[in-house]
Parts: sequence; C-alpha cells; structure tokens
Amino acid sequence: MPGPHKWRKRFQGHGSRWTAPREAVLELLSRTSLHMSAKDIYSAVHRIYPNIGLTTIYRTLDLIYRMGIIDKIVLSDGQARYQFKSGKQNDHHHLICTECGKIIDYSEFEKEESEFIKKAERRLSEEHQFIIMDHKIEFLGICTKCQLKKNMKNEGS
Amino acid sequence: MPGPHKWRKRFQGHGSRWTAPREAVLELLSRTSLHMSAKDIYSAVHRIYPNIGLTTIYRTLDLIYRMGIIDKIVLSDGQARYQFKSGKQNDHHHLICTECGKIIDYSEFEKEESEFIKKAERRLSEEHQFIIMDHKIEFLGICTKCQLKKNMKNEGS
DNA sequence: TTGATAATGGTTATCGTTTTCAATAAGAAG
DNA sequence: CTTCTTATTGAAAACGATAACCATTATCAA
Repeated sequence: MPGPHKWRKRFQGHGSRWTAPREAVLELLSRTSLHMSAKDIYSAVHRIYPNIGLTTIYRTLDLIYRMGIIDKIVLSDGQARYQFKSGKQNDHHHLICTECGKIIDYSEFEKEESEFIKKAERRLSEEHQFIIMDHKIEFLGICTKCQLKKNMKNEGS
Repeated sequence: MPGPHKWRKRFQGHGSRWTAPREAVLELLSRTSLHMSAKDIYSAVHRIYPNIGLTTIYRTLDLIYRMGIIDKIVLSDGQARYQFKSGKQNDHHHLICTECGKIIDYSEFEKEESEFIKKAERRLSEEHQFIIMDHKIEFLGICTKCQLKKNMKNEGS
C-alpha cells in the first residue's frame, strides 16, 4: 500500500517493513521543525489517516527513535517530544518556556559550546570512569507570549 | 506531635503547618546526597513511620519543592528524583548512567561552566526575548558497574 | 500467488502521580 | 488546658502517558 519512498530501503535494511503508518509519521515529522508529543502526532496523522491507532504511533516513534531518525526529549511535564533529526544542525540544544512548554532550538555559539562540552566530557569520563555517550543542555525561562500574559494578569487584578 | 525543629519557622512563615510526615521527609532528604524517587523516599520513611501514605510523600515533596528546599529532576524513565539543596554546592550538574539510572553530581570546572552559562544566557535572552530562569546540563553515559556487567554478558555468550 | 511473519489497531494493563473525601491533627484564640 | 477553624492526612479511586496483549491484516521474499 505505501508508495515507493526514500526511507523504504532504510527500513528494509533494518529488517523492518515499510508501511503506511510509518510513512505518515515520517512524512509529518520530516516536514515540521516542531517538537511534537505522541498525541500531537496522533491527531495530525489521524486527519489524513483516520484509522491509525495511538498504539501504532508509539511503536513507530520508538522504532524510528531506535533507528536514529528522530530525537526524543522528556520534559518535566512527563511527556516526551519527538523531533526529526535534520542532517546538518544536529548538536543543538533547547530553550524551554516553563509556562507554555514551547521549545526553541538553538545552535548558536557552536565553538564555545562544543569546546566546553569536549573539555567537560574528557574530565568527567576520567574522574568518574564513565563512558559518555551524549549530553543535554537546556535553558528554562519564560517566552515572550507568556511574559505578556503575566503582565496582563497583574494589571487586571 | 512533631518536635521543635529548625524548619518549623520556615513552614509557619509559609502558612503551612509543621507535621510529623514533613519532618520525616526532610530529615531523610537532608541526611543523604542521593537523588531519590518518591517511592524510594516512601519506603525509607515508612520504616520509621509505618503509617505514612504515599500520597503524603508526594504532597510533601511538592510543597518543599515549591518552597525551594529541594531540587527536582525528571529522568527519561518518567520518574522524578528529589534532592536536598545543600546551601553551598548548588549550581551543580548531573552525570547519569543510562543503564542503571545512577546519578552523580559534579560541580567541577565551575569557572568554565559558569562563564559559558552566563554568556549563553545573555545571548539567548537577547535573541529570543526569553527571561531565563534556570538551566540544566546533563551528561549521559555508562557507569563503571554497568560497563563491567556488559563485558560479562559478552563473554558469557 | 503464496506463505511466513511483522505490523496493525482495539483493548486492557501498568506505573507514576493527582484528586477526592471523610477523619484527624496543628495551632491560634480564649 | 479546651475549643474551634482549617490545613493535613491516608485510603481509595481517578488520571494520563505509555506498554503489553492478541486476533486480524498486510508486507514482501520466494
């Protein structure tokens, strides 16, 4: 049923089949830069593929995450967000609004950051005998919209 | 019922009462450097206070978290860990074993790190109009124990 | 076309955390 | 010390995100 596609080979090489639900999820994620929750993805895909089940969304996300196609971050609201890995801008970090959950990617200061990270990894792996695989940097704050909302509330009361 | 205590005032100032469950939880957390889950805390407190309910643990943790007495981090296993804020060594970061969930605090390279963080915060708040409140840096890897376990498995097969 | 088996989707289970609610206890006032 | 208000408690039930189950369906190699 699913059409020919650039990901087909990758799935078959991985021992997995190329199916319509997988195509739908990948199509969606590859076309947005948003960090979507499983439910977000479900409702979006559901529009063009009304029979899809939420279970399949979770399984597909897990699969393509393990295949290294998408990133996954767990926010403090207990929900995971998924994002397509765009080939280039990979080692990015997150700026998260603690009010509304909005996530902004940034990959500025690549030099300073990657330099700092390298140094830290070297030191930590030495001192604590860890094999370091990955890192995560998040800045938490309040986005413009939520700043405005807060101001309006305060004026109102 | 709960005895006099150094935290008593802080609770009453906050409009909250000083109770035995709260004393038990604070006593525990203030005496360990571990990052404990709600269940960890429940079982530990339960030993010296067998009537306590898990609900109360959650409520107490939420309260003292909002009072700024403890830190809270949500791991990718979907469970929150709580840790007493020791006055001094505050701005620390985490080294997390992705196999067993062990968390190590580190506050090395304070100079490099805090310098980098300051710079990043300045730049991000300018470019994205965010009010930055906090940050989180995590390194993910495999701890010594789990490295050994993996080796033994490979030899076994 | 066929057959083995991976994938699906509906349902149910799990697990951490929250809510509900009646009973209890803290602590200010008398 | 007693009384009264009300915050807190604990048991049970509800909740939400995710995972497991299982009979049915679809992929794709032969």
